[in-house]
Amino acid sequence: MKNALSAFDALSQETRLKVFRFLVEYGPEGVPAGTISERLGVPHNTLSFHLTHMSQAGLILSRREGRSIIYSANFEFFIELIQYMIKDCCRADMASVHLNTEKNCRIIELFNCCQPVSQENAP
Amino acid sequence: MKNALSAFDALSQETRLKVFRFLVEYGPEGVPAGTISERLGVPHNTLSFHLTHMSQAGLILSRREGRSIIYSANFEFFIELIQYMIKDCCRADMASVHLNTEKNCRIIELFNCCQPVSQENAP
DNA sequence: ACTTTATTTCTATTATTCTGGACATATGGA
DNA sequence: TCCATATGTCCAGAATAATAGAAATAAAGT
Repeated sequence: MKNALSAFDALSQETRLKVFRFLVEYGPEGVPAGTISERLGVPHNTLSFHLTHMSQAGLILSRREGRSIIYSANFEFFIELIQYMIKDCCRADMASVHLNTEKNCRIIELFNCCQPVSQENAP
Repeated sequence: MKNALSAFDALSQETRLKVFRFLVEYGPEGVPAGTISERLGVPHNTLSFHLTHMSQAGLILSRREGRSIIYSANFEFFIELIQYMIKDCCRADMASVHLNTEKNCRIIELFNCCQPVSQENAP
């Protein structure tokens, strides 16, 4: 739960969510801090603060390459966050996760999506 | 994105995440505010602050029943949040969502889960 | 060794969020 | 109408988070 809390915290701030979505675009190769700063118009020191925050939460990864530091989205972690949400924050009759080793993927089923179940009292 | 931000914000605080998980247990029928307060050991006014926060984010629903106010997890909203994460915060080669109208559910596939792709530099 | 570029750390200030006491409102029963 | 119960609102203090200027580090070229 600690992990989930800090992940949600990392995603709950506008600049950080934008950074994460930006990193997702770039995929596993990642992008240097300077490019993020420039493209999103966030001062380099402010950005550094947020990148550290996101790194500590596990949401992003970094590596040095020359004088640049390359940041990338941590897809594994993000997918595990989604899995946590399904397993610990949903119900068996609403959602289920199972592994398909042949396709090498997790399959999540979210039930009753097409005809939403009204939870309000009827008018 | 505004919705996602406030949803993550609602889930990023320990008391609120606990409340949400507690509400999930009780399912769509929900549970009165007093019971949450008592079971989680949170003073009623502090709890009220967090419940308002979560309601405004759309994460939970409420209805009056006698003198109690019954809160319940908003499963529809939560599932849409998960869908947003997949569609807007992941990549087509990492995850995909499709509808299955026969089974009346959404199916999400998360790829490369069994043999995680290392994004760190090799030691 | 010096300079430039890329990024982080330090620091102080400002802004936001959390908390719980005291008070207010709403409902149902005597 | 008065009382008890259930919950929400107001408020002020405490805690935490965000911002950006200035200084520090790290790498690469000259």
